[in-house]
Amino acid sequence: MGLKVYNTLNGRKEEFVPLTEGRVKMYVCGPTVYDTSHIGHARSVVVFDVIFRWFERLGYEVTYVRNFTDVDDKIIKKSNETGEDCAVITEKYINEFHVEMDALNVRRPTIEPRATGHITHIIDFIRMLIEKGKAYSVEGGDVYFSIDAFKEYGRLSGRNPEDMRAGARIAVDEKKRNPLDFTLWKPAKPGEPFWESPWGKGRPGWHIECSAMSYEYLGEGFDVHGGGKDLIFPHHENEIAQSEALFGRQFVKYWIHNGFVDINNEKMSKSLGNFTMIKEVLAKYPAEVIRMFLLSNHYRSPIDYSEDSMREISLGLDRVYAFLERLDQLGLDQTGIKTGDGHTGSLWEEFAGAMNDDFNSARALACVFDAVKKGNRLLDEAKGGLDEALSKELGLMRSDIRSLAEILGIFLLSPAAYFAAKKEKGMADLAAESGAATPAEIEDLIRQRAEARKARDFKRADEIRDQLQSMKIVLEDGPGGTTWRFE
RNA sequence: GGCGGCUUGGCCAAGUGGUAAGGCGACGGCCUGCAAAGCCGUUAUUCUCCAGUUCAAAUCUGGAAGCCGCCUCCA
Repeated sequence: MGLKVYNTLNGRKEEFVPLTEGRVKMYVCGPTVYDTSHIGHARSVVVFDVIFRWFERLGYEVTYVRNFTDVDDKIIKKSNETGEDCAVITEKYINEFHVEMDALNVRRPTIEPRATGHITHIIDFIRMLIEKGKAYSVEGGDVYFSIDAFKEYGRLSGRNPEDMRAGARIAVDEKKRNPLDFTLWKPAKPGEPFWESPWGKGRPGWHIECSAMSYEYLGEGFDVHGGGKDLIFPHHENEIAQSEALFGRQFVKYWIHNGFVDINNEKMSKSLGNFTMIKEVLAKYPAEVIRMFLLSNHYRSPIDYSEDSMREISLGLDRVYAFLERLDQLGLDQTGIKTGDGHTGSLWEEFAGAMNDDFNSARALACVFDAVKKGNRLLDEAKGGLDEALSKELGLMRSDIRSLAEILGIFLLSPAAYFAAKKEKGMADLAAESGAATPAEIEDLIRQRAEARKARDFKRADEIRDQLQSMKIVLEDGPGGTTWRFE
């Protein structure tokens, strides 16, 4: 069963066949580094991180390029506001981006080029476009791409240039031959960063960097190009125009676009004041919960961020780790079945089926929950007496979860470490409140309760349990004694 | 105005023309001193509505309603 990918270009799922057998070249639009990244950036990055991992898992040699836009009007504006040099600003936000994406367990792409590192490539690209009659420079130092020189313009976004011209929401610029023509190079105003070019001191327009850098690292045409849905028009439409006009061949075979993150069912926007930054979310929830949340819906659908949805995800994650802990306690780690030794079970088959169906991580997670339920049932029925067949089945399940954890980038901790971290977080929260209790005090209360239970003083035992409950501590009495955790 | 998308149980949500995954919640049961956790069972005769194609439709076609996104910086 092969991989199927939804291609924005044709509006349907297509069998994935790379241009060169065994190789995948992908380019994803990264952030413009002028501000802190929000949860929407995180979604795009995490989604393409999983896509990247899945391509590799399928055996492809993947070259993954994700750029930083580090020259842009918004950066200049920020610089004017803060008095900081543009380079200082971009460096700051690139570092921040890396720190946050590392926290979300995102693998670094093969190459992370910056626009400012490729100005000569960009200038060369523009010059070639002019030579081919696809672009023109005007007095004052602007260079525009000529829409009329590219008859396929509008294919990706399903737009018709005639209609758009009639739409008249584009400010008319007298210097443009066609109002839809877009900027390739713009002259620098005094005080703005600039580079020398055949058209005078200036800087590149937004769209050209992706065409120039993808050409530099991936060639004239490549397999996959991704980004948020909002980039379809005009950004990706313009990239196609630039690259295909110059090289006369298909730029990208598969276009992949992720949906938005809404906040409490509203679009994130500056006017609503609901821009939710990654660092805020990281302060509230474990990174693993955030990553699982971002993968809990299909990547093309919108996903709604709210307290409720995060709580649900968190409960689900607990459930998976609780199952893994049960397996650990039975010593199933030592069954001899190791991740990646070629043995896979039915869970892996189902998981792979979901991932091959347009990277359906939502369905993939459902497969995991199915397996957890099935595994728990087997463990209950066995009541500790595992025969060989059963331990093999559970061991296979465990190794399948390990394997898929490498793709999703979640379920990677040891259950003990996961619950320990959760306890630590709970203790920290508790300490922040007035009625703080230390672990020793908690253990002491549990011991007192055990004694009360032994003496069949259940009233006293329940009082202690209620007291702990008020601190969000839940007790679990098992055959091996009482354990506790935070809600 | 142009283009695109969405509408599936109380909530979230996956759905490949073959008879509705999964999660959260709720209720009943097993277990427990009682709980918790875990397990079992119940919770959509039906997928916004109307028509059509088909042996068969949540899935395909046409129409209606509602919601949303893009067209301006945007992941």
